[in-house]
Amino acid sequence: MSAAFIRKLEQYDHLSNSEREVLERAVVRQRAIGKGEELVREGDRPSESIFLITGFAARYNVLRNGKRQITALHVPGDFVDLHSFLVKVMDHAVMAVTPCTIGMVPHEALREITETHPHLTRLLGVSIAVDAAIHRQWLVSMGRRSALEHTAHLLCELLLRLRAVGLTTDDSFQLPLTQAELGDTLGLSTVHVNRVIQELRKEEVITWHGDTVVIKDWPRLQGIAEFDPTFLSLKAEPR
Amino acid sequence: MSAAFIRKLEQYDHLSNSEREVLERAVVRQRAIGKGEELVREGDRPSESIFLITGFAARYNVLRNGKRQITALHVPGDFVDLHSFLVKVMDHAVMAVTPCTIGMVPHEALREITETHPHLTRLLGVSIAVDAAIHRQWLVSMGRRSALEHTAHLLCELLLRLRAVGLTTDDSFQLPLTQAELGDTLGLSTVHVNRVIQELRKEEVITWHGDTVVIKDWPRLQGIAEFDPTFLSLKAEPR
DNA sequence: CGATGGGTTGAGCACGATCAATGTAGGTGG
DNA sequence: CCACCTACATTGATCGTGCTCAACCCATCG
Repeated sequence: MSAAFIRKLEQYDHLSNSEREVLERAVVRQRAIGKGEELVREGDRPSESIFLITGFAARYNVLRNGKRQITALHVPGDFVDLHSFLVKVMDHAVMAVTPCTIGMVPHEALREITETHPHLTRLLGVSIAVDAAIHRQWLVSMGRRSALEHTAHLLCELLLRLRAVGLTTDDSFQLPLTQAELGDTLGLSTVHVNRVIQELRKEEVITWHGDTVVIKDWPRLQGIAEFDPTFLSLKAEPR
Repeated sequence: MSAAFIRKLEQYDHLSNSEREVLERAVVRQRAIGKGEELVREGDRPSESIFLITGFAARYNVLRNGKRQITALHVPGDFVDLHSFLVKVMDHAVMAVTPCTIGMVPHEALREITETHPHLTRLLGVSIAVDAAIHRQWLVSMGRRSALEHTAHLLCELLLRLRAVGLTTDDSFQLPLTQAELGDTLGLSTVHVNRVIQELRKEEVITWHGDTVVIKDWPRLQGIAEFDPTFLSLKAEPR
């Protein structure tokens, strides 16, 4: 039930049996969340961190003029707000993009882990640091990649992240985001997202009907995006 | 000599004397770095983390076509690559924007801290998490703020960050970045950065000669940027 | 002095935004 | 079963922010 939770950290380094047990105990309860509901609100001071078991979630900020920017996409196995344990007050909200099931981990349990399980603590730190690394890649995409390159880069990232949690079949995956949500993720208008996707289809790099994305030409997609997977730290090693 | 190092963490929570001593001992040596030199290179696997004592540094990525995106600006008191302790291989480089003096903290010492000083470990985690929070604000600026708003937001952020380490006098500070570097930070062209700055001057929101930035109308600058300082976590509290 | 590293200005252009309409598939109620 | 509704995808036309290219200016320094 907290299998995804454990699998996530095992991506970074091997866990001992006792570490796995500690993690099992840390998840106090599960909840089902409806599509579009907010998991956390801006300004909250959560006393629990949220771990995503199934479904997709997004962190975002909204400006006065109504413009929204999604700053992170979360897939099953991700900590959605592990940082709230350290940073205390939320400067952004988190929304369920699809119906989700989540696990709650009390900050108290996380604190306990930092007091007694240094290795586990470091792996939680890795999770936060990889999050930041993804943010940096998004910054590069936003600032210096064209809309096409940016979109290609996001698709590369999602393929690898979803593959890491077993949610791909070959080079295809389910991406339950509307083009409007994609626009808010990429910093583009809905219309332009549509045109970029059509371009990728026309070039026979991908296929995309409904929620199903198929990468037809991975080398070329990676080439367009200038994608280097290093930032995802997907190799397990001693930490 | 590692006063800045300590001051930095004291922003997040109070430190005990023994914690201060541990930090003092963690900095093994200091180095002077010339302007424009790389502190860390992409692909490196550093065995020490770098702490900035004086000067400005920038993390950045360069694309094949030569475009560069700066993903973080570091001011005295910042850890430049604390995350390299957890993430192992650098997916970006770090450059000295001005001559810098840096302190080196061996990963071994950081590891030791995680094994024996949980509270200090959490504060190091806060530093990584705040870094990520800054990245998220930059994402919002890149994706959904105009060039003017984005620039204003960066100036607001820098004023507060520099004030936190005592590098402001009233509402002014030294910002030793060329307009080209600013462009690579904001994701804009040099020419457009120049025009945006002129706009801010014309509106009498700021003054900017050479390296000296003066915020003449803080409320208005903050208003333009829609700036909310929450993400900087500048209030000390138990963590 | 001339060279170098910024900062500033102007003209034209392009990428992506905006506005508005149309298409389409599923889902609901009469 | 069809009429309608809703959510989302698609298309076209026009507009504007910010880019590019190319000068030119100015201060500093050798």
